[in-house]
Amino acid sequence: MTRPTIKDVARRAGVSTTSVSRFLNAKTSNMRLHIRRRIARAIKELDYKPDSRARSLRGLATQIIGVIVPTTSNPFCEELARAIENVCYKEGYCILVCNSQHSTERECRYLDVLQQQRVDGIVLVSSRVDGIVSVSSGIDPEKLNEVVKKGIPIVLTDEDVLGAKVPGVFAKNRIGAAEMTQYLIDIGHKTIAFVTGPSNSLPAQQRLEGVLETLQKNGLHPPNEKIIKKGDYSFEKGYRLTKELLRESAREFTAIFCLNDFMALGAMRAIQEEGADVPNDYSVVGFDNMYFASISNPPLTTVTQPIKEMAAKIFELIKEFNPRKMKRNDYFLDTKLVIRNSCKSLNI
Amino acid sequence: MTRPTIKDVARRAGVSTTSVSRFLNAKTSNMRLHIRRRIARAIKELDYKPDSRARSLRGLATQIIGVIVPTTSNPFCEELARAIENVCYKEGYCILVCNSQHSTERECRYLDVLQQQRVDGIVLVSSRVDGIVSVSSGIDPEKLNEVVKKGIPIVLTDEDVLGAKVPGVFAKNRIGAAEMTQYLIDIGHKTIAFVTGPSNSLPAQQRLEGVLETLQKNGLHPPNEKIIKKGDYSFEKGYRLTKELLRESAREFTAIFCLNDFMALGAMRAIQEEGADVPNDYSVVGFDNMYFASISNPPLTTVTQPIKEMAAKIFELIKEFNPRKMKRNDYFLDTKLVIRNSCKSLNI
DNA sequence: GTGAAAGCGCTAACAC
DNA sequence: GTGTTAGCGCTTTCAC
Repeated sequence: MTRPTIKDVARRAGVSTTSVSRFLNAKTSNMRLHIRRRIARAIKELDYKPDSRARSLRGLATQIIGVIVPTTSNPFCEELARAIENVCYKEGYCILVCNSQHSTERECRYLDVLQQQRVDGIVLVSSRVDGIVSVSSGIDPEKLNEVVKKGIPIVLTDEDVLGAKVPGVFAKNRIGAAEMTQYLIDIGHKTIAFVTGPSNSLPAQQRLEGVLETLQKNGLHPPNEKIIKKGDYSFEKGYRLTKELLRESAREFTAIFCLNDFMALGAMRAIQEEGADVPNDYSVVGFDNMYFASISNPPLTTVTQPIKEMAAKIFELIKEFNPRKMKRNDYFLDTKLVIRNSCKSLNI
Repeated sequence: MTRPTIKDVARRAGVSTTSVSRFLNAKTSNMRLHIRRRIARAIKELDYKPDSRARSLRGLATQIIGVIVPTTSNPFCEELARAIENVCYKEGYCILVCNSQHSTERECRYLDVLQQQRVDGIVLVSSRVDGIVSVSSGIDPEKLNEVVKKGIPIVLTDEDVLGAKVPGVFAKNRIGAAEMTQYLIDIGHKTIAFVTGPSNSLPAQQRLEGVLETLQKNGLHPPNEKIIKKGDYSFEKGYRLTKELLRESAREFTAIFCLNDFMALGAMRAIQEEGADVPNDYSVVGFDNMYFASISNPPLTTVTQPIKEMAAKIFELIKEFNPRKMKRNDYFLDTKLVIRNSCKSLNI
C-alpha cells in the first residue's frame, strides 16, 4: 500500500541511497557491476518509481510543460497541443493542457497554476477574442515578463502578445495568405470575399496583409467592404457570415477565402444549404490544413501550418532557455499551399 | 530572477514561516489581523507562488490528474478530456493529457510517468485496437491493480479493462443502441447495415447487443453477415467500409448504423461521393453526439454520451478514493437519442 | 496566537 | 567506488 522510497530500495539492495540515486541518474560509469545489478533488482522487485516532485525539488526538471490554448475544441489547437505532446513524450516530458476558453482571466489563472507546479516551460496560444460588446485586449505582456523573470520559459505560438519579451514560433502567415490569394487569382477569380479572424489577432492581420498586398500586386482593387466580414475562427461564425454574404452580395464574388479552416467549413455548409455548389458556384478556401479539411465535402483547398516543425522548435526553445537573456526572438516557419477540390478554375 | 520562497515572505512580513504556511492553508481563524495583512502584502509584493511540489511532498495533493486517452484526434476523446479538465479547473486541479496513440506500450509508459509525477488520480480510456495483423489485447489489468495498491486511484471510462479492480464510468451503451435501433425500425427501416467498433471493445460489444436484442424483439432477423462490417472508430474506416457496403450489397439495406459518429461521418461522405443522398437514399446514424455531428451535412442523428456527467462522476470517484477498499464499482449514465436530419421515414 | 525544528524523498558536496 | 550528510520548500507537531 505505501509507496516504496529510495531508502527502501537502498536497504533491499544493501547499499546507500547515494548509490541508488546515482543509478537512477545514470551516473553509473564507475559503479561496480554487482552493485548495479543488485540495485536494478531491488527496483524491479519493489516496483519503485522515483518521486519526480522530490527530484525536481533538488533542482532537476519537473519534466512537465504547460500548454495553454484557447480551446482544444478548435481542431487546429488540438493538433498543435498533440504535436507538442508528441515531441515531449519522446523526450520524457508530459504536458499539462490548459483550455483558457477564450477567457483572459482563465488564461491568467492557469499561468499562476503552472508557476505553482513549477513546470519547465509554458507554451502559450494567447486568446484575443473580440466579442460584440467588449474587445478583450488580451493578457498583459508584463505578466508574461514577470513569469520569465522568475525563471520559467514561455514560448508564444500561433497568436502573438505584443510587448512580451519572449520568443515566438509562428507560421509565415502573410506569405501563406499571399500564395493562396495568388492561386485564386491565377485560376481566374477577380472578386474574392473574405472572412477574417478577430481584428486584434496578429496572424489574422498578417494573413489579411498578405491578401491585400497580393491583390494590389495583381492590379486588383481591394475588395468592397461589404465582402470583407470579420469572423472569430469558429465554425458558426463562418457559417453565419457566409449566409450574410450570400444574402447581401451574392453576385459580387466568385470565391470566399476564410482565414482559417474551421470557418471555411462553416462557409461551405452555408453555401450548400442555400442550394449552391462548392466549387461550381463558389470556390472556398481556408487556412490551417487541419485534419477535417481533408475529409470535408469537397475536400478543402487550404494552407498548411507546419505544426510538427512548430512543435519541435517550441520544445527546443524551452530547453535552450536562458533566463538572463530572454528576449523577443521570433521564428517564422514555412507554410504550404494544399490544393484539393474546393476551387473551380474560371479560366477558359 | 530567483523565485521567492516561503522564507522570503516570512522575512519580509517579519513573521515565521509557520505563520505564512498557516495563512496559505487558510488556517487563519486564530491569527491576528495585522499579521494576516502583513503576510498578504508580502506575498503580493514578492508575487510569491507556493511550490506545489514541496507542498505535496509534505503530504498534500499534487492537484494534478492524469488523463490517458487513445488519441484526442478523435473528437469524442477530446471532448471527454476537455470536460474532465473543466471540472478539474473549477476544483483547482489541472490535467496531464496523455495520448496513448492506440499503443498499449505507450499507455504503460504513461502509467509509469503519471506514477512518478505522483498525480492524485488517473483517468484511463484504455485502447484496444485490433489491427489487421495483430489483436492487441490491451493492458494487463494487474498493472492497474498494482498502481491502485500504491495509492493512486484509477477510474476507467468509455472503454473497460476486464479484471481491473477499479471503478468505471460508462454510458448506457446497450440501451442507447437499442433505442436508436428501435427508432430506425419505427420509421420503417427493416434492413439495417452496421459498422461496429473493434470486436474487443466493450462499449462496441454492448452497443451491438442492444442492436441485436432490439431487432429480435421486433421480430426481425439478425442482419446478414455481409452487412455487418467491423470498424475501428475512425473516419477512414467508416468511409471505406461504407464504400464496400455500397459495392457489395447496395440494395440490401436502407439505413446504416455506425457505432460511433466519426465513422458515421465517413459513411455519409462515402454515400455522397457515390452520388447517393443522405437521407433520401440511405439513412445514416451514429453514436456519441460529438460536436461535429451537429455541423455535418446533413446534421447527424445520433446518441448522446453524457460527457459532462461522466466527467463529474469521474472526478468525484477520484476524490472519494479509499485505497483499502478499491473494487469494481461501475456507474452507467443515461444516453439520449438526438434526432436530426440524417434519417428518412419509410412509412407511408 | 506564534515560532523552532523535524522531516517528506530526493541529489550532490564532500569525505574516505 | 561508495557512503554520510546537508538541504531543496514546504507543513506540522510541539513548545512557549
